[in-house]
Amino acid sequence: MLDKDYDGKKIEKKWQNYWLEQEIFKFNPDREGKVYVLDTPPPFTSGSLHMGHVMDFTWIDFIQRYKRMRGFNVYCPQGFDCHGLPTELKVEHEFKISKNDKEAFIEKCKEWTAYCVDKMRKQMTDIGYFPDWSRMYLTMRPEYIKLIQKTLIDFYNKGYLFREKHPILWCPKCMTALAKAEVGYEEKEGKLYYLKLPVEGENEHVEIATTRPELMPSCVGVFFNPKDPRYLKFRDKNVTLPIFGRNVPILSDEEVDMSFGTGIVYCCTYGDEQDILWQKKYDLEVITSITEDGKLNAGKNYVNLPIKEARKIIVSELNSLGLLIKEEKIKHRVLLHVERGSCKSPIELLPMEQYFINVKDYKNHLIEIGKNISWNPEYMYNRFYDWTDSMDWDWIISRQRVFGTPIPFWKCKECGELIPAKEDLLPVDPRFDMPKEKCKCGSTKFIGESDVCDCWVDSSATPLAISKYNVDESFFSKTYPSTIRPQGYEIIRTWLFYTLFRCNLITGINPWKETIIHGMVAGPDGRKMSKSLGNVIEPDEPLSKYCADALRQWALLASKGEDFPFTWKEIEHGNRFLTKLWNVSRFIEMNIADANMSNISFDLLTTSDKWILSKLTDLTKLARKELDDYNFAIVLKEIRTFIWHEVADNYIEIVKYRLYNNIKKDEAAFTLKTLLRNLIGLISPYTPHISEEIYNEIFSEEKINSIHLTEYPSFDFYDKDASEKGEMLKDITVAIRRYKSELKMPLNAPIHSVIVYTEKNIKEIKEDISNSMNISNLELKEGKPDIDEKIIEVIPRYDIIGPKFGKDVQKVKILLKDNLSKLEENGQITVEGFDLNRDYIERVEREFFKKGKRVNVIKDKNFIVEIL
RNA sequence: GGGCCCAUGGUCUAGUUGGUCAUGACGUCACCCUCACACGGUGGAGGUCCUGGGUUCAAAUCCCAGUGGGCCCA
Repeated sequence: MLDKDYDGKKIEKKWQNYWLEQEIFKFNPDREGKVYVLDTPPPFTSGSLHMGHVMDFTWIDFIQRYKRMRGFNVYCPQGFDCHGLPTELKVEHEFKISKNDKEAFIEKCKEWTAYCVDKMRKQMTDIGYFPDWSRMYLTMRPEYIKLIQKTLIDFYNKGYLFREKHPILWCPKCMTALAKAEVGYEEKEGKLYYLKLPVEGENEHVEIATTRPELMPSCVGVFFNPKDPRYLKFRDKNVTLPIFGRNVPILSDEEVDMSFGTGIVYCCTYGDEQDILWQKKYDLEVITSITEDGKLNAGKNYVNLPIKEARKIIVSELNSLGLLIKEEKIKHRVLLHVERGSCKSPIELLPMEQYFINVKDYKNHLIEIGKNISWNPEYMYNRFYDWTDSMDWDWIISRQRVFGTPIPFWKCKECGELIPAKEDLLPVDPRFDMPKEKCKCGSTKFIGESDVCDCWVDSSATPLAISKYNVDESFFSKTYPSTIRPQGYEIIRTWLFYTLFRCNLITGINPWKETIIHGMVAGPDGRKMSKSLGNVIEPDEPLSKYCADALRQWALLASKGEDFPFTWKEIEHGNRFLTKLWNVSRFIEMNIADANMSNISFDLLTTSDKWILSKLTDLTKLARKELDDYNFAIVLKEIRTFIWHEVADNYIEIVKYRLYNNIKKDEAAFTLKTLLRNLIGLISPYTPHISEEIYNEIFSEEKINSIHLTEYPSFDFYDKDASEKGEMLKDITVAIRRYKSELKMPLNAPIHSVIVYTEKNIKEIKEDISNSMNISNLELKEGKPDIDEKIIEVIPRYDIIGPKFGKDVQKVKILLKDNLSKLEENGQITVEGFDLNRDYIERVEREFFKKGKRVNVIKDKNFIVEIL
C-alpha cells in the first residue's frame, strides 16, 4: 500500500538509484525501433547547475523519456564543456599554480574539472535528468581533442582554416583574442573631445571630435563626408598631429556621419571597425600604440601608461597647447567582453597573427542550409538568419590560454612554413610534442603553437562526437545526424551557428533535423535571473523544500521560445498536484484490492464509467498530438485538470457509493484501475518519480522494469451516448451543488425530493445522481414541469448565422427570441422571410416562476431540474 | 537606428485559420474537518482583454499608428 503521506524526496532518491543501477536509459544501437538522437548542450564545468540548466535538462529529459515510450530507440548522451577561463582563474588564484608550469597547471585544471563534473552529474540526477551516462563525453579527454584536431586539420587542408595577421578583438584584461560572439556593445557615459588639428603648411586647422584622444599616436588619416561643403577645401591636404608631429592625409568618405561632432573624424589603427575598413580601403599605414595588456605605448613620455591615464595626460597637454576646444558629455556604445564568465572590460582592436576559420564566404550557404532544419518555434530561424546575415568577420579560433584544446600546428623555425600534425599521431600538444618529420626546407627545428582553441571550437562538434565520427563507421551511420537539438535561444549565434557550420562542412549533412528552443529563466520579479539583479534562486532550494517532480512541472510549463519566470507558487502548486495524484492513487489502490476485474469488459461498464473513459481517450489523443509538437505546457495542464477535477472531484465522488455498497463495484474498480494506469503513463515524462512509484506499487503484474520502458498510452474507447449522458450527470450534480451552496446547506445534506424532467432516457445515471447528491426521492419525468418561464436572452450560434445572414444577424437574433417556443416545437420555421432553425440557438437564458414566485429550477438544453 | 517577442481581473497566466456569460493559478469572500486528500472540497465576488483608428454582421484575436516592457543586433 502506498504510504499515507506523499514524500517526494524519499521516493525520488530511491528511483534515481534504481534507474542508475538498472541502466534503464542506456542506449543499445542494436535494439529495435527507429533511432532518436538528442544532441544536448554540454554545460561548462562550473561545478553547479543554475535554473537555466534545469530548464534545459528537464526539457531534454522529457523528450528522451517521451520518445522512448513512443517506440523510438533513444540515444541521449550528455557531455561537459571543460575548457574555460573560470577554471584557469581558479587554478591560478586559489590553487596558486603558475601558468608558466604548463604541465602542472593543466593537470590541476583537469583534476578540478573532474571534480566539477561529478558534482554536476549528481545535480542532474537530482532533477531526474537521466541521459545515458555510459556514453558521457568530456571535451578535455584525449579522444575528444583528437576529434577536434582532426577536423581542424581537415579544414586547413581544404583551405577553410588559415593563420594570418589581422586586426582582431582583444581583451586586454584576459589577454586573449575573442570572437565576435563573445563581445557586445553597452551604452556608457563618456566624453566627446573636440580637438584642433593644424593643416600642414597653412594657417588653418580642422576641428575633429573623438571619444578616444589617446589614440592620436595611431592616427593615420582624418575623414569628412564628400557631400559636406564645410571641408571640401581641405581635400588632399594633410594635418599635422600635435605632440607627435606626424603628417596624415585629409580624406573623404561617404561613411562619415556629418551630424556627429564636427562632421570630421580621425582614423586610428585601430579605434573601431570603421577604421579597419578605411585602413584597407585607402591602404593607410598601420600604427599600433596599444599593448596587449591594454597600455599606451607611443614613445616620448607615453610608455606603459594605462589607457585612462594616457587619455588624461594627452588631453591636458592638448589643452595647454590651446588645441582642446571643448569636452562634451555623451552616451556612447563601448565594445565589451561580455560572453560567459565575462570580465566586461573594454575591447581593443589589435593587429595580431591568429588562426581563423573562414565563415564570411559561407554565410549564404549557411542561410540556405538553416532552412532545412525544422525550427521550434519557427520564428527562431529569424534569429539565426539575422546573425548569419550580419556576419562580416571570420571566426577567430585561437585563444591565448593554457587549458584548452591545443591547436595542432607548428611553425618551421627556418622557413616559417605552417606544419599541421599528422592524423595518425593525434591528439598532439605542440607545446610539448614535436613533429616526427623534417620540414620541406630540411629543417628539424619547429615552434609549437602555444595557443589553444576557443571553447566553441570544442562544443561545435558535439553531433560528431556523440556519433563517433571517424571512429566507428557503423555507429556513425546510425546516429548521425542527430534528430534534435534542444537549447535556449541565447546560444543560437554561438553553439548552434558554429555547429551547423562546422558539421555541415565536414559531413555535407546538417547535424540535426530539428531544433527546439526555450526561453530564458526569469526571477520571481520577471527580470532575467542574474547575480547582479539579486534574484537568483539555486535549484537546490526548490529541491530541498519540495521535490524534483514539482520543479520539473514548473520547467515544463514554459512555452517554446518564451522567457519564463520562476515562482514559488508554481512549485507549490506542482507539489500539491503530486499530493493529489498520490491520494487518488491510494484511494484507487484501496478500493480495487478486493475487486474481481477479470471478467469485466467495456460493454459491461456503467454510463458514468464509459463517460470518464471516453474523456480519457480525448486526453490521450490530445497528449500525443501536442507532445509530438513539443507543447509540453498545454498537455501538463490538461492532465492535471483531468486528474484533479474530472477524476477526483467528479468521477470518484460519483462511484463512491458503488464501491462502499458493492453496487457494480468491479466495474468501477476496473474503470479506476484503467484510468490510473493510463494517467501515470501520460504524465510519466513530466513526473517520472511518482509515476514510477505508483507503477511499481500497483502495476507490478506487468513485469516491466520501469514505466519509462512501457508504451506511451494509446487508450482508445469512445461512447458518444455515454459521453452525452455523463455530461448531463455532471451538469445536474453541479446544479444541485450550487443550489445547496446558495441555501448554505452542507454539501452532504440530504434533499427530500428532486424531479428531473428530460426527454432523454437517463435511467442509467439516476442512481449516480441520487446517491452522490444524497437525494431521498429522485424522480425522472418526461415533458415539462408546471411552471412559467420567462425568456431573458437567446444567444444564437453566431458562427452559423454570421456567415449565413451577414448584416441581418441582429435581426435574426430578435426573431429567434420572439419565436422561441414555436421554434422549439417545430425545429424549423420561416419568419419574415428568414428561415430559422433550432440549431441556430447556442443557449437560452430563462427564469422560472410558479404562481408568480421564482422557484429553484435549473434548465439546460436537455433537462429541467426541479427541487422540492 | 534595425529586427524579434510581449502587454488579458489585485498578481501571474491560457487563448490569435475572427464567432459573443474570456482560461486557469495564486490571492480574496462564504460554506463544508463528507470513512483518499483541510497540501482538501463546494460556491461566489473581481476584467474598458495597453491606447487610438481601420477592416467586418462580428475583433482579445486581423491591419495601421502610438505608448510601455523584454531580448538580440548595429
